[in-house]
Amino acid sequence: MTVTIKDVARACGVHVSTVSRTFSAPHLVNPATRNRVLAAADDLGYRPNRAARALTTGRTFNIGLIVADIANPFFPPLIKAAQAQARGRDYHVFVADTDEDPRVEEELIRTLAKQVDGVLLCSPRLSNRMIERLAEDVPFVLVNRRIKGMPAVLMDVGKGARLALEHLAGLGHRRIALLSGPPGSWTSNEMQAAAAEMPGLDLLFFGPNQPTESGGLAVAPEVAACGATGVLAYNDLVALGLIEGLTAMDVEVPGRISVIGFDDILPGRLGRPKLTTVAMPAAVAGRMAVDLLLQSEGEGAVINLDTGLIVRESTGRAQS
Amino acid sequence: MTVTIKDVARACGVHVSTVSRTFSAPHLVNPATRNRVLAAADDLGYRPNRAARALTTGRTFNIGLIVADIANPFFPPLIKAAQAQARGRDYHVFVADTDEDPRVEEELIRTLAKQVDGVLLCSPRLSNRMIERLAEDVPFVLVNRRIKGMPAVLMDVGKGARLALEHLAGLGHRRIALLSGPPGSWTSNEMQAAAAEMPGLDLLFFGPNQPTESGGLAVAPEVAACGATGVLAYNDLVALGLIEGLTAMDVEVPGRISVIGFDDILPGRLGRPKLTTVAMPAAVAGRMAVDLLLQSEGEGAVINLDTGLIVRESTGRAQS
DNA sequence: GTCGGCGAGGCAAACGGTTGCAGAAACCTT
DNA sequence: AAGGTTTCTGCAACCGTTTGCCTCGCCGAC
Repeated sequence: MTVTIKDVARACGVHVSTVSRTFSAPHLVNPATRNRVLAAADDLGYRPNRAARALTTGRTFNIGLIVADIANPFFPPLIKAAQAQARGRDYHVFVADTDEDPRVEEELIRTLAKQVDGVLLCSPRLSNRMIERLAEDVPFVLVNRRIKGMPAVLMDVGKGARLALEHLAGLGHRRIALLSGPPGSWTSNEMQAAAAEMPGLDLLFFGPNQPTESGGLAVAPEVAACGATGVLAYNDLVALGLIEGLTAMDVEVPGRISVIGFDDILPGRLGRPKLTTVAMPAAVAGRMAVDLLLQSEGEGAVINLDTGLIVRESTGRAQS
Repeated sequence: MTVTIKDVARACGVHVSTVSRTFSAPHLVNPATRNRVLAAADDLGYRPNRAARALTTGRTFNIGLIVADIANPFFPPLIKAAQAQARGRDYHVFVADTDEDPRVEEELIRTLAKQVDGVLLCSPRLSNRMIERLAEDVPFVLVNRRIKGMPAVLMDVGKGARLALEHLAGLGHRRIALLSGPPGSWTSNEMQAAAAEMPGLDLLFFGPNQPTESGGLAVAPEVAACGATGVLAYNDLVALGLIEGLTAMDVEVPGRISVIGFDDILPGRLGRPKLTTVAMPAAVAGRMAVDLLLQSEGEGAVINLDTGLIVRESTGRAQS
């Protein structure tokens, strides 16, 4: 049914190896022959079978992309960019969603390992030790996670947090709530670490929180009660959920409490109040992570991407 | 390096075919032997090589999932559900984003065809004829597209549109703008067809529009100028963009214009005003589409999913 | 002339499994 | 006890490509 290298070979009276070479090492075959083969192949609608190719070469031309939650608007731009970049290099992408569950994440990596040439691990929830162990099975590139000796694309979360807190401080806020994310999150740790070093602030830590609107909704009462006038949330979803919750309790944002998120996802850019947030270069990260993975040279390269604060409507002066 | 069926065979003194059978046809091998094999396999950390398996069986245990734009919040829940369902059946999912470009879509299908057992085509932009032609290469299940003889999962867009328009009519709106989507969109056609049959309304059609906020933003001036007091938008993104644009022009929503979207995506549920919209069962569709694809019986089955109107804050009484 | 070198293309063995066929052993029947 | 089943396992071909090796013919150099 499907047309193979053999059919092409027969069609133009050469051996299969010649056809094979026409595609995988064109310079080894005489231009005249090559053209005949190409013509025949095109004619028959031949497409190389990647599974067969993978079997001999050991390269699948597939890469895995593992994220905690596709439905979190932070990831789609990253995925999209990674996929586009991969496609340009003739690779396909397996996208897998772990549902924020480290066990699922591990199993996914294990089953994917043999089927891909490498895996992009985005904001993993697995422990460093486990990741190192799995790295023996398949090359990784980490996104937003730092492990010594492993290639990674990082976003400068620490800087983002500092900018955000300085912005709050500049507006006169002193008592500030920090909503952390899920356990195992590198970005969450970075945020906390950066915040802890900021002088002159009265920091209140809440967490771990689910990295979704419901997570934000859930802490809203605590936040309202703790006396903080400024909040830095783990991500925009949490921030939006929080605002939702606060508004429902008639706590005005930014009137009584200023809120800053992280990621600069679409929902934060629409509606009222528009979210003040730290922009994360997700698309760039996706692109670079793919490049890092495919140029296996550069080994333990680590790329650091800049972040910036985007001031919109969810922050304002502290009431005295 | 990697452990194969041979290693396992050697490790427990049986022929490779026995090992193969313990995994692909366990009932054909003696329980005692089977256990020995299983133990050895587990011990060595053996995992069957899917590429090799695909070569002989012709089944890859992969499925393709093609969407117009991953970054449109409508799709991630669908993708997530499809992926989870597939994983439960031991399948992996290739997700591909076409950037709303039919040519990319076609090329993607072509290259994916040999590598997957079937493809979920979500809201395709390709022509019916082209889809039918590509269907010769690989089994499809369509999502939100109806082509005779092809299995599909449909959402009742017509009903959604009717509910939305009735709601507007009930609030006293008579002059209503309909913002259609991209060319080639089935849902857009369904909406228009349903709307055209509604009696007693003064319908204004605008389109095609980009199915994103910028699409909505772009038509805002026209909508504001056309005298309509109610709007039904192609999707929530368009609706949100429109509201954004109208608000910027000091046209109040729902004060002066009521807006209804489609999809019930996350951004519409947050912020102000919360969007009145038609809920689309995306996750269910993803799940069912996978099932439909994998149980190849049921051939040209078509599944129809219900939709419903969710009234929130972006609609209100018409001013007299 | 002979020889070395080179370019082109054929041959066949892999890659890691699956599967139809066949033989052996065990388990009935009568 | 012989014959017929059934159950289990080995054998080997095959899936579609790649690739190391070999051959063949041709060219230029000496």
